[in-house]
Amino acid sequence: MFQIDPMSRKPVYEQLIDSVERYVLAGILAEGALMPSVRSLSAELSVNPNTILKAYSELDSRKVIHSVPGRGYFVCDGAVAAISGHKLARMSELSQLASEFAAAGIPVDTVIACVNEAYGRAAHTETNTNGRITDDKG
Amino acid sequence: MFQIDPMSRKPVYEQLIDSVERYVLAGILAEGALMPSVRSLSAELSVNPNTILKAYSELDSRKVIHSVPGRGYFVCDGAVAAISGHKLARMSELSQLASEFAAAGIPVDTVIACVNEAYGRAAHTETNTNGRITDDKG
Amino acid sequence: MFQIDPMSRKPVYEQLIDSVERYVLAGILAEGALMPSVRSLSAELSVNPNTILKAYSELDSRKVIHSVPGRGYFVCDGAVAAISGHKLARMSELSQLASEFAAAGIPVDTVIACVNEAYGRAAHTETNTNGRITDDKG
Amino acid sequence: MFQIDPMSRKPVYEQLIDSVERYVLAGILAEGALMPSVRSLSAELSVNPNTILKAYSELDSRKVIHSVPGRGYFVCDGAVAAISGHKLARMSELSQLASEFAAAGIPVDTVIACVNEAYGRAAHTETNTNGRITDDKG
DNA sequence: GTGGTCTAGACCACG
DNA sequence: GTGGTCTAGACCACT
Repeated sequence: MFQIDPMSRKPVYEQLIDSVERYVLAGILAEGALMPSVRSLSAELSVNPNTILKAYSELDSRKVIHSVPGRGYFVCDGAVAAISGHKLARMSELSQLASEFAAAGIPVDTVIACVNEAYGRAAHTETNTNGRITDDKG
Repeated sequence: MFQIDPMSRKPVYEQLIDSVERYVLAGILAEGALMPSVRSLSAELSVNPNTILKAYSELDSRKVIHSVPGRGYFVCDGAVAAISGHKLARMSELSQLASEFAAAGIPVDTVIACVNEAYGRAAHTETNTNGRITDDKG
Repeated sequence: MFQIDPMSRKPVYEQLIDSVERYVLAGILAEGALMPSVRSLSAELSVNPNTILKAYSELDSRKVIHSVPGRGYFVCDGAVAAISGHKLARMSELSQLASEFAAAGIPVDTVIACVNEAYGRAAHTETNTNGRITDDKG
Repeated sequence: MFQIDPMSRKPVYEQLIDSVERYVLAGILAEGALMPSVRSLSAELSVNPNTILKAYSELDSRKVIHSVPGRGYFVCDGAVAAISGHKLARMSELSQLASEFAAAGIPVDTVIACVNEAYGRAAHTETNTNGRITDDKG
């Protein structure tokens, strides 16, 4: 669970955040589910526990997961909506990127084809409704 | 010339690189033109000369400008093509962003509208053929 | 590891680049290996950390090593090929040198003998498969 | 006479030195000939007089030309031999380049072919015995 | 601990 | 005046 590439230039904690959000969006981690413990994830991914904690804390502040002292971290109700909202806020990054391509004389069709291709790939990797991870809070 | 925001999270030298490339693409800095000297830009932008030098060096390695020791930096012949090529290589970033939006359930139309809007804005800021900065290399 | 001559006219950072590339080509630094940290090399060679960093950054842009912030620099997969390609691009320097010798009336046999001698010396300093430096990226 | 490329990264004074030596080797500047004055060359090449002077001084120390106060600079007797000797001393540069290519796994044939090609080109640009510039010292 | 950015200033080569 | 190398030290982000 949660693949991390330690050779990537992207910080490990960001990779972990992305990975968790992807799992939640895909329904693999259902709202209300119990997250793996910091220590177990640390061992499984060979990653420093502080790094796991940093990712969890960030996800906590994003209202994607929340900590229950002594019990662990749980996926928030409304986590999917929170993530979608967060992504929408990043639309400006795409806008700026597109502006750069426009200024560089790259045809708009090239960019749109790229977007469509990304959506096409995503359609194949459809949400997996089975294999869901759930966990009653009690 | 070349606005820098020292409070931005983006490194100053990267802001400068982007700014220079934008000016070259817009034709404001013509190929062959003499760049502002490291020291003068340093004074004008209130930025350490080494920071300017770092930006210029990176642009040098990208074949956008080249140094002539004792004379200054000049915009390379083929600078526009070099920049376009460099941008094209970054298309994967846009692809990945789009994939994230797809996974978040953001409709493809929203993304494409965003791209089109960016291209629309760019069309208004057309290349300025007047006010060009040139330098007959002497 | 990595001898530097501070009195040489060749910049320290270039000496370091050459030294690293030589070690990689010789197989002493295997692809994937962890490079000495900037600070430790700085201490060992009595060279300012920024100078080490400059060399490492240049090697990074040449795809010979790559940085993983917080972890260190690693030798790239394909580093040997990258170095060879880079050297091949410098063949023009040899060509120009040979032209000068030709113009100076130095017989071609003298030059070719010199080349052969260089290759003969290299053959003796064969790749050392033992004593290799590796690092399992963990 | 004496082409200079102000956009080259090679210092102008070195370009001038090379150019003069090439002319002497080609017999276009005969031993004993009067060199162009510093001021006239400066004007003709659009180069700072100090730069011309620096080149002439270096050529003086190499025994290629010598100054006669109040008269100008003259090509030394034995200038051709001096230049050839100087080039021969630079054979080590070629040797080191060849060593690098050897270490990079570039086949020796590639290097030798490059040398032969350079000599072939030089053979076509044979010494021009006509059009010689001479000047009796008195 | 790791790398990365930025500042400040000295010194050199080139023009 | 120009760029280029090197040193020194502060401060930040990531692990």
